[in-house]
Parts: sequence; structure tokens; C-alpha cells
Amino acid sequence: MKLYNTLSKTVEQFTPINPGEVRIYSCGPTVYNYAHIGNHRAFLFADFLHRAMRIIGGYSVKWVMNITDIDDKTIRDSALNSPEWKVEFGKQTNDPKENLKKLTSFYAQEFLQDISVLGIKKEHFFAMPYATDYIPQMLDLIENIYKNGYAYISNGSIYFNVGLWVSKEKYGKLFAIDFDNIISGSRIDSDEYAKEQASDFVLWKAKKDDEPFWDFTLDNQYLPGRPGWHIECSAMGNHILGLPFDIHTGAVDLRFPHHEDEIAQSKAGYGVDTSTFFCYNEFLEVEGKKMSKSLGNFYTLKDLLHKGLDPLDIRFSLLSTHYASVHNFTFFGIESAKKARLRIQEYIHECFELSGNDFHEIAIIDTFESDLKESIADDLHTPKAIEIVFTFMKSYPANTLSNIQKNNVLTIFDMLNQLFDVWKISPKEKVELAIPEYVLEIGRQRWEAKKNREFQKADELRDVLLQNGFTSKDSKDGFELLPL
RNA sequence: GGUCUCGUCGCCUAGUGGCUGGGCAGGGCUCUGCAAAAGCCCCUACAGCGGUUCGAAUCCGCUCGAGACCUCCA
Repeated sequence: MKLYNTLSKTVEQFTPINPGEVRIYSCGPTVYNYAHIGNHRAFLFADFLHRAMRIIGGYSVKWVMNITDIDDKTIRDSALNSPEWKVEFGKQTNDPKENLKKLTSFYAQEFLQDISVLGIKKEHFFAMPYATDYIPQMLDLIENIYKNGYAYISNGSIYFNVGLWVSKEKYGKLFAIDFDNIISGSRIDSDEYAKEQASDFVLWKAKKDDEPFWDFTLDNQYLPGRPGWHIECSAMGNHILGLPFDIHTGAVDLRFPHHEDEIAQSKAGYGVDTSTFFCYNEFLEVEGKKMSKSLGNFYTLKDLLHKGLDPLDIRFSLLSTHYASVHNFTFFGIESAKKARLRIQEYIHECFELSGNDFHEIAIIDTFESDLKESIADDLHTPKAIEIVFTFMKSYPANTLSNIQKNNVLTIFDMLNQLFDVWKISPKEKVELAIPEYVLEIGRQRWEAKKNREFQKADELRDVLLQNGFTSKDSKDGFELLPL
């Protein structure tokens, strides 16, 4: 397997730290609202990556995706009388922690439901930790950083001393930072801040009125508060996978500051690196424009399902662009993806039908398999893989393959589908639709009329079929009724 | 304004020096009374202008254009 590593800015040969085992940590959602389709691209990328590591790389994989259930936004939206509070969360109480939990567990469930619909399987995860379950581990890490001299306390909060760190270690491994812009001693108290500005970031935020908080005593000072955003992933990654792990994933915006700060914290606190590979997916645009609420092109998965889109088509469409390129999400593109996907599905069905032909060399099938594997092994070039599939289908229509070859081809499609997961590797289902008897009768009458060359009558009866929601697919020997 | 990315056939998407990439749409043909469906075929593009090279979509420069980030966003 080869992967683009943002640490080196090059495509590198991937070798896991522990032979045969790949440990992947993916930054998951902050559960303060429904995930949108752009969020889902990041999760689908991580899903595809971990599948490729298993299926193509042959590794066993430990895949961890965290759920951030404590941050500025979850606190804001769960605050008493927040306009974002929905009745589905339950009743608000005077306990901020309880309100936080109600809001985040609601959206966490929605998230789990979403990714399951998109084909991301629960059983593929090694763990899905919630940040609030790892507060003690975060406190340990903060204490370590403080003892090592890279953190300081100010107004009840604890900050990471970036200026000091920069003098000892490289800061800006993932993202070119303009250090001329460093304002000495400037602090970032928020989880949200200027991206290209290196400032002291907060490790532990002092409790504000009516906010949820956890007890913490450091250096004999009582510091009730809650964790900063970056510390969460460091602590959970270390506790669950151990540092360094093999691959850290996320969307491009997480390079800085989130992952950069994670690297600094883990090194300053644990003395070890975070990960050998950092891999990022690019953003998604909708109809060529950035997704935003004001443009009206901001879609959650639910929105798209309500519009009648098939999640398989969404999955296939998103995978048809290389993860590191901007994906232009369009409804026409979804239609395109659907048709392409179904053509492949049709080919798979045809491979289940026996022919008895024995024409092509077996070598073509070996080439097909190796080309496919190579395309995925080469930094997950999914568009290339899809191209290879279509080229193969065109060169070797299913009815020209021998039975043995069809079996072999099906084995390859089965492998491919363990990655894409948008097809059914099975014979075409004989859909015994409940066609009402009277509709069938109309169909029969039409067929009779047609055979008797009473075409006007036949056409009239076809209109009647249409009115009843069916269309007739005629062949030489008979007809088939299909629902519209 | 600053930083950065990118401009490939009507649309989407591969392709980093040489062999007409793939999908969707569109057109034609076969089949058919017509249609639907299916199959086959066609559609030879790389923003523009210079340069490097035997040869450039692919490298360099300039111009034009688009988008992103700099404010929350995956």
C-alpha cells in the first residue's frame, strides 16, 4: 500500500509499526447537530481507507473514531433556554452536564444511524470513544505537559506554551505556519480560532457560569473546567491505540491547528509522536459552490434521503472522486453514479448466469484483478479502479466468458465490493411483484391485440397500463410488466 | 487586500513528457408496428499566449478565469 503522507508531503510506501496490524485513528464528529454530507465524506474516506488496509493490504485493522461530546458548541447549544434545544432531546434540567448529555447523545445516535445507512459498519470499529468518558486520561496528559514545563496556568485555564515549544521542537509539521504572525503570549481560549495563527492554545478551560465542568487540581490549584478540543484526541488515541499509531485521518481543515496541536501535546506530555501517517480528505462542494446555509445547498444525509436519493448512490458518487480532490456534489452527478453503479450490478448478475462459453484466456482475469488491486494500493485511486472495471466489462461482456471465468470474475467483484460495498454479489432476484390480476389481464389483452396486429388497440391498452403504474417490456416471445 | 489550490470533450472524473482514459448526457444503428429495454457504434478535449523539448494536457513564464482559506464549518 502506498499513501500520501502529509508529514512528508509525498506518497510513501506504507509499513505498519506492528507487523501485520494497522492502527487508524479518525477524528469523528462533534455531536452538536446533524452531520452534513461534507462531514460524511470524511467518514467515508476513513471507512474506505480501513477497508483497503484489510482487503488490499491484508492487515488486521484497529480503527478508532472518536465522538466529541464536549466543546464550545455542544455547551452553547445545550445551555439552558438555548434556541437550539429540541423537544427530542428531552426536558432541560438545571444540571448543565445532564443537558449536555441529552443533546450529544441524541446527535450521536443520529450520527451512528447516518453512517450505518452509508455503509459504514459498526463491527468494523475497534472503538468509538466519547470524549467525556476519557476526562481522567486527559487530565493525566495535561499534568504531564505541565510537569514538563510546556503548560502554564492563567485565570483558571491551562495553556500550552507554543513559543517555548517552537524553540525545542518543530511546530508546523503538517501546515506551513507563518511564525512572523506569532504574537508572543497571545492565547486562544476558544475551540475556534484563526487557522494560520500560532498561538498558545488552551488545554483546559476554566469553568464559566452554568457550564458543565469537571474537578481538577493541578499544582495545588483547584481548576474546575473542561478539556480543550485538541487534548481529547491525544488522550483517547494514546489510551485506546497507544502512541504512535499508524494513520491519523480527518478532513483537510484539521491539519491546523487541531492535529498540529495534537502532535505538540502528545510529544510534550507523553514524549512520543502521534502517528506515522497523517491523511486528509479534501472538502466537498455542492453544484460547484461551497456548502453553506445561506446558499441553500447545505445538506444533511436526511435531506438527501428525503429527496429520494439512494444512499448507495451517494456512497458510490463520493468514492468516484479521489479523496484528496475536491468533490463536486451534484444531483446530476448522483444520477450519473446511479447509472454507472447499476451497469456494474447488471454485469455481476449476468456473471451468475451460466453460458458454457470458453473463449478468453484466464490471464485477462488475473490482469483485471492485479490492475484493480494496484489502483487501490496506489493511494486509494478509486476513480482509476472504476475505470478499470468499465474497461474490463466493455472488453469482456459477461456472455463471452466461460463459467470458470465468470466465477473468477465474481470473486474479484466480491473483493471489490468489500471496499465499495454498493453492489449485491448474488444472482438477480426474481422479483415476483404483486401485480394485480386485472393489470395482468390488461397486459395479456394488449399482447393478444399486438399479435393480431391491432396496434391501435394495443397502444390504448398500453396507456391503461401506464395509468395503473406499469409499463410493458416486449420481446419476441412475450412481455414483461414492470412498475414505473 | 493577504495566503493557497485549480482550470481536461455539453457535465463529472482519471491522467506529471510520447501510445485518441472512464462514466453520464447527446447522436446513429440493430431489434421493434411504434415504444420501452438491451446491445453495438460515434462524439478525439486538455483556458489563452509565449518558452523548454525531437515531442507537452503533462515542465517553465505571463495573462485570463474559477474556487478555497484568512470568521464557524469535515
